[in-house]
Amino acid sequence: MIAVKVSEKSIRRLSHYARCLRLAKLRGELIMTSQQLATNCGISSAAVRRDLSIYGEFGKQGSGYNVNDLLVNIEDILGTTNPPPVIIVGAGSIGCALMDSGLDGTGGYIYDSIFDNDPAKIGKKCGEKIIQSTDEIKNVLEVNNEIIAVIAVTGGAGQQALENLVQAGCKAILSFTLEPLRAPENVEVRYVEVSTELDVLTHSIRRKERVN
Amino acid sequence: MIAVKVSEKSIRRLSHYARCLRLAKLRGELIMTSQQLATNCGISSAAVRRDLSIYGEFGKQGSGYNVNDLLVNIEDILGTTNPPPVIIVGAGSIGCALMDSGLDGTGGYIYDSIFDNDPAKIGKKCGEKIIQSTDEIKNVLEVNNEIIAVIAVTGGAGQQALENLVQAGCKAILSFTLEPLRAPENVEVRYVEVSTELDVLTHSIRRKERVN
DNA sequence: GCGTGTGAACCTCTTCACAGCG
DNA sequence: CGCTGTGAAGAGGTTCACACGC
Repeated sequence: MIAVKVSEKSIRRLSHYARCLRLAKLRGELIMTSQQLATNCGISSAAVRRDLSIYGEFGKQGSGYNVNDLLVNIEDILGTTNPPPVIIVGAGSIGCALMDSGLDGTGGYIYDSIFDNDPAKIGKKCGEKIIQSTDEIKNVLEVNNEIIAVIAVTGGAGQQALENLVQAGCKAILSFTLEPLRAPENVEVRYVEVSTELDVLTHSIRRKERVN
Repeated sequence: MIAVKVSEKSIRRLSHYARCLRLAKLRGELIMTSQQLATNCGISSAAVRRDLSIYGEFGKQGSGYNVNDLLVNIEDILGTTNPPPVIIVGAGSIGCALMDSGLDGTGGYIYDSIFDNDPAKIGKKCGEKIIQSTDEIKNVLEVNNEIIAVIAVTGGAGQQALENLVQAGCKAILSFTLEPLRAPENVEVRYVEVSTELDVLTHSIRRKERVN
């Protein structure tokens, strides 16, 4: 497998293919065609083949792709064969709901620990984990700095949470905050933006087709 | 304002501009330049001007954009001047956390009501709202079918929840499920995919630059 | 025959650079 | 002079259609 320049859209689709393949595997299917993957993911079969051919030749002409082999290959491309642990910063309703919902069936991610800076919460339980002080974050990252942090704090404390994480050596952050966060170049920050999704949906149901 | 063909990426950015403008308005700023908006949203000033020029000429050469006027115009484009109510289907941890976190500061969206099909939950409170039976959904949509539904159910019940919503006349759905849902052509479905975001982040911190 | 892998055409979005207006 | 709005160039991604291998 030869690594190539990254396209986020392609990586996103690979993630979807992996999810499809895991479900197919559970159903006991051994082979999938690009057409089947395409239908499952709502795109064209040509797009699927194009995505996969960027990284290698995983299919067999006339039959399709071996479910297990392709899954292994995609996980290798994504780097998710042994996914990094995920920590949650902020033990409010969102943070605890995430912890509670778990990450099963998503490809091996697990919520490793949860942190908050409210003394009233520290030591209490959230699901099966005990809420730790945010001061402990640096200790967790000292052991393994290849973790993903989910920021689920409220009320404008996102930037502070981010800086604490970056200070501790964190390189990947998924934020539920509304505020856009400032991070160093080498730290990857992504957002779950419910309100943007709502805007897109609103536009979709209300768009006025006043063309000309 | 003349409507043009839609580009989702552009709509997404408009949503970001609107958020920036609301914050600027709160800070009492009257004028913003494309450069300021660009810096806030992490893109180029040319991209901002291009996005806005698609819909009209909102700026003044030499000075910039009037914060209030531009916000009004963007909300008009998005259709979010009077945002539709949002309902939540599934009063589990995610559903209740969303209800609990509210949608303040996001441009006027409010969680109108929450539903579940578990008799043990119906009638109980979730935040300030009483959990209603999913059988009631059709009544809500009968009064106003221009609503957005958030699907926050667990364990593979997403498709059933969607069908119930579609049956009731719902046209816009935001799903937190992992499973890809099947919906009629005229129903817009979007997803909040935490596990895909984690995959993208994992790939980002682990990508091997084995170029050739 | 069937489905993959891929050159080539196509299309969409982004960036550049500057004319034009306040 | 400063900043917008936009033609033109460029980059990137998608679709088409078919040669090739099973």
